Amino acid sequence: MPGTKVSEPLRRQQIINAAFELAIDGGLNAITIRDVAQRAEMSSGLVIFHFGTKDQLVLALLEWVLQTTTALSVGPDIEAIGDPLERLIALLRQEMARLSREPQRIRLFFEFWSAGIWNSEIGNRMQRELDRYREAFRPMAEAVLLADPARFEGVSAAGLTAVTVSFIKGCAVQAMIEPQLDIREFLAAAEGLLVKQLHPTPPTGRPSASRGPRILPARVR
Amino acid sequence: MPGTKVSEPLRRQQIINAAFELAIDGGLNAITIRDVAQRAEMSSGLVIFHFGTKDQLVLALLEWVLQTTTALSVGPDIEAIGDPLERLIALLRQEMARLSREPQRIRLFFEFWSAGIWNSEIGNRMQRELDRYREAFRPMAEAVLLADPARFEGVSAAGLTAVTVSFIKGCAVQAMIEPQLDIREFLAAAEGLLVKQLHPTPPTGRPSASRGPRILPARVR
DNA sequence: TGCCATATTGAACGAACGGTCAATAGCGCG
DNA sequence: CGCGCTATTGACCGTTCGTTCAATATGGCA
Repeated sequence: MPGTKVSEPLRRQQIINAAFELAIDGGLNAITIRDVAQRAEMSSGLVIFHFGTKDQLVLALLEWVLQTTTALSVGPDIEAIGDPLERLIALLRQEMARLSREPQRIRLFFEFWSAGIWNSEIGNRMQRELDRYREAFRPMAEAVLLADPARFEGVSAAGLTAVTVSFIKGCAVQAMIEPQLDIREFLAAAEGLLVKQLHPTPPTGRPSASRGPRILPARVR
Repeated sequence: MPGTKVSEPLRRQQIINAAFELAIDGGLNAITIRDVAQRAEMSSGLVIFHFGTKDQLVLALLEWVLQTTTALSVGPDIEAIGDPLERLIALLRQEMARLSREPQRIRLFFEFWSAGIWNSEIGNRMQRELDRYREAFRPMAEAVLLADPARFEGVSAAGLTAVTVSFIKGCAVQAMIEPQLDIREFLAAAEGLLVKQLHPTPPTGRPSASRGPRILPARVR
C-alpha cells in the first residue's frame, strides 16, 4: 500500500508547508494531523513519523515562519541619515510599512504569541525572537538618547526601545485587524506626532495654532 | 436528582463567572461545557439549558467582559488641559496606564480578537467595540488638527485617531506579553517622543547630534 | 393538598482528535 | 536476484468534546 519514498528533508518541508497553509486559512486551531496529511497528500501516520508529535510540528512551523520572515535590516539609505532621532523614525516607518504589507503573516505571528502564553515552549521561542528584534533597535535608541539627553531625561535605552517597538506592534495589530488600512495616511499622522518637533516654531508662549504662512523647513537628510 | 432551583439571571451570571475564571486561567480554549459546569457547581446540561450552545456562552462572556471593562472616560483633570495636543497625550497616557494595570483582561481581549478573525460573530462584536473606542478619541484628534494644521498637513482626524489608538494597542500588547513592564519608564519614554516638543529647548541652530564623537550604531542583521 | 410547568441531572451518543501499530511496499546493496 | 532497512499506509484505540434526552425533583398556584 505505501507509496513512493521521498527524502526526509523534503517530506518535512512538505508537511510544514501544508501546516502553514492551513494556519493561514483557518488559524492555528485549524492544524490537525489529518488535515495536514491530506493537504500534503500523504497519510496521517507519516506526519507523526516525521515529527513525532503535533506539538513538535507546530514548533517546527513556528521556527520556519520566524526564519522566513524578513528580519529587521538597516539599509544604507537609513544609515545615511545624520540625525539619530530621524534615523530611528525612518527605521520605524520602514518597519511599520513592512509589517502592514503582510497582514496574514502578522496574524499568524500573533496567534503564536497568544498560544505562547499557555504553551511554555512556544512562549520561550517567541520571547527570544522578541528580544532579538528589540536588540536590533537598541543601538539607535542609545544614539537618540545621547543626542538629546535633556529631552529624554530619566529614560533608559531599554525604555525608549520598548516604546518604539510597542509603536510598531500597535501598527501591526492595526494592519492585522483592518487590512484595508491606508498605510500612507497612517505614516503621515505618525510622522506628525513624532518627527516635526525637530524643527520647532519659536516658543510663543502658546504653541498652538500657527499664524501666517508657515515655512516648512526642509527635511534633514 | 435535581438540586435546588435558582432564578435564571443568577444562574446565567454564575455560568459566565465560571467561564471567565477558566478563560483567565487557561485561555479561551480552556472553556469547555464540562469544566464550566464543574466550576459553577452544576451539571453540564444546565449550562446548555441556559445558553443553548457553547458559542452563545462564549459570546455572552465577551459581552460581559466588554461591559464590565472600564470605558474610556475623559475626566475633568484632562478636560482642563488647554493645549489640544497635550490633552490628547494626557488621555493617551491615562489609557496606557489603565490597560497595563489589568494585563489579564487585556490578554483575554486579544484572545477574543484573535478568535474574531475566524468567528464572524465575535469579529463583528469586536469591530463594533473598537469603533466605539476610536470614536471616543476622535473629537480630541480633531482639536489637535485644528490647533496646528501645518504640522499635520494632509492628515485627517481618522488617521490621527488610528495612530493614537494604535499606540495604545501597542502598549497593551507590551503589557500583555511582559507584565513586569516598568510602566513609569515606558510612559516617560513615550512622553519624550511625543510631548516634549511642545516646550522645545531653544534651537541651537543644529538640532543634530553630530557634535562630539559620533557613535556608530552597530550594524544589525 | 395535588398538579403542572420547568429547572436540573447525568448517562449516552456521535464526531473529531492525537497517537499507536502491524502490515506492506519501495529502495539501496551485496 | 534477494535481503534488510525504512518510509509509508490506514485501520484502530482511548480520550475529550458539544450536544441530546429521558427521568426527576422543585416550587408556585389553584
